[in-house]
Amino acid sequence: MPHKKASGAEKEAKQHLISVGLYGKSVSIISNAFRLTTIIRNYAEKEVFKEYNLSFSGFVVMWVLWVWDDMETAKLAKDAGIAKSTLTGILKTLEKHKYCQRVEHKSDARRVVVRISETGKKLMEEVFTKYHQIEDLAISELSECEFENTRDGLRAMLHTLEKNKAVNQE
Amino acid sequence: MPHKKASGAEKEAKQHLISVGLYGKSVSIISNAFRLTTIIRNYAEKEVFKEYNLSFSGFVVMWVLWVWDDMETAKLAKDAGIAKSTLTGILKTLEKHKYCQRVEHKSDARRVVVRISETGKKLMEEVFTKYHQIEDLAISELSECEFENTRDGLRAMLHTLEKNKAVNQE
DNA sequence: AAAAAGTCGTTTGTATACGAATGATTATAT
DNA sequence: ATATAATCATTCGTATACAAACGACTTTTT
Repeated sequence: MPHKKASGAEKEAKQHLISVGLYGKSVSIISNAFRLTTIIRNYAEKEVFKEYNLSFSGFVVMWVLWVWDDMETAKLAKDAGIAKSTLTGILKTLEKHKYCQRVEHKSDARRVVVRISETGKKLMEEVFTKYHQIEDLAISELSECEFENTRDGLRAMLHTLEKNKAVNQE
Repeated sequence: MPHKKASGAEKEAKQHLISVGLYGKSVSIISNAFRLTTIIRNYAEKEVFKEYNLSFSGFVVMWVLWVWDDMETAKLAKDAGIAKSTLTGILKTLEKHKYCQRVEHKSDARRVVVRISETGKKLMEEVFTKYHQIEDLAISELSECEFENTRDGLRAMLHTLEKNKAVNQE
C-alpha cells in the first residue's frame, strides 16, 4: 500500500494539537478531505470551468439539472448545496450564457421551474468529460481494495452526518 | 461493515452518466468527498463559527496562525488555500475582532507579517474543540479498519494530485 | 547612484455566498 | 368574501473569492 504517510504539514498540525491537548484522530480524515476537495475544486475551476464561464457552483447546478431535468428553484438550491438567494445570482449567470432557462410553474405563479437547454446539455457532456478526468487522476494510484474502502468510508460518514442532521433539524 | 450502499441521489446520478456513456467509478469517491466537506463546512459555519464572527476561511486562517505563529501574508494565503487578494478582506475581519494583527516586516517594508493575538489563541482552543466534535461525529461509526483505510486513501489521492500539480505548474 | 526590473500587499471589478427583509401569490380563517 | 396567515423567489446588505491592475518598495543593472 503506497503513500500512507502524513504530509509535513499534517504532522506539524498534529504536534500542535497534542501540545494543547486537543488532538483526536478524526482530524487526519476530515482535514485531508478538505484538502482534497479544495485542490480538485480550484484545479477544475481554473483548468476546466473557466473557459465555459462556469463557476464550481454553476457546474453543480447544471449537473443537477442535467441529471434530473426540470426542477423548482427551492429543490435545486438544496440539491446543489447553496442558499436559494445564492441560486438567484447563479441562474442569472447561467441564463446569460443560455445554459438553462426559468420556466413558469403550471399551477403556482410564485414558483419557478428551471430547465436545462440543449446548449446546456451539450456543455455538460463536454465539461463533465473533462472534469471527470480530474476525478480519475485523483484515484489513479488507489488499488481496487483501497478504492472500495475509501468509497465505503466516505459513504458511511455521510450516512452518519445525514442521520444526525435530520435529528437536529426536526 | 455498515452503510456501504450508495444513496438514492448517487444511484440516480450514476444511471444518468451510464445513459450518456460517461460513467466512471471515480465519481463515487470524489462527489461523496464533496458532499461530506460541504455538509461539515455548512454545519460548522452555522453551529460553531457564527457566534464567534468567523467564516470557514477565517477559521482556516486562524488555524494556520495558531499552529505556525507569525507568518507572511503570501504563505498564509497559500496555506489557507485562498488567493492573496481574498486574504486581505479576511484579515480585515479578523483584525476587527482582535483575533490577529498585521506586523511590519523587519527588513522589507513591502511585506506584512500576521500574528495571532492572545484573544485569538483562546478563541482557537474554544472553537477548535467544538469544531472537532463534528469531526469526531463524522467518523464515529467507522471501525478502526475502515478509519485507517479511508485516511490512507485520502492521503494517497492527495499525494497523487500534489505530485501531478507540481508537474503541471512548473 | 540612477534607471530598470522585479516583488510585495492592496485595490478594483465581478461573481458567488449567506440571512433577513421584501413583494407577490396562494391558502386558510372567520 | 375578506382579512389573516403561510409560502414562494427575489432583493438587500455584508462578507468572501478571484484575477488583473496598481502603488510602494526592493533588487538588479549599468
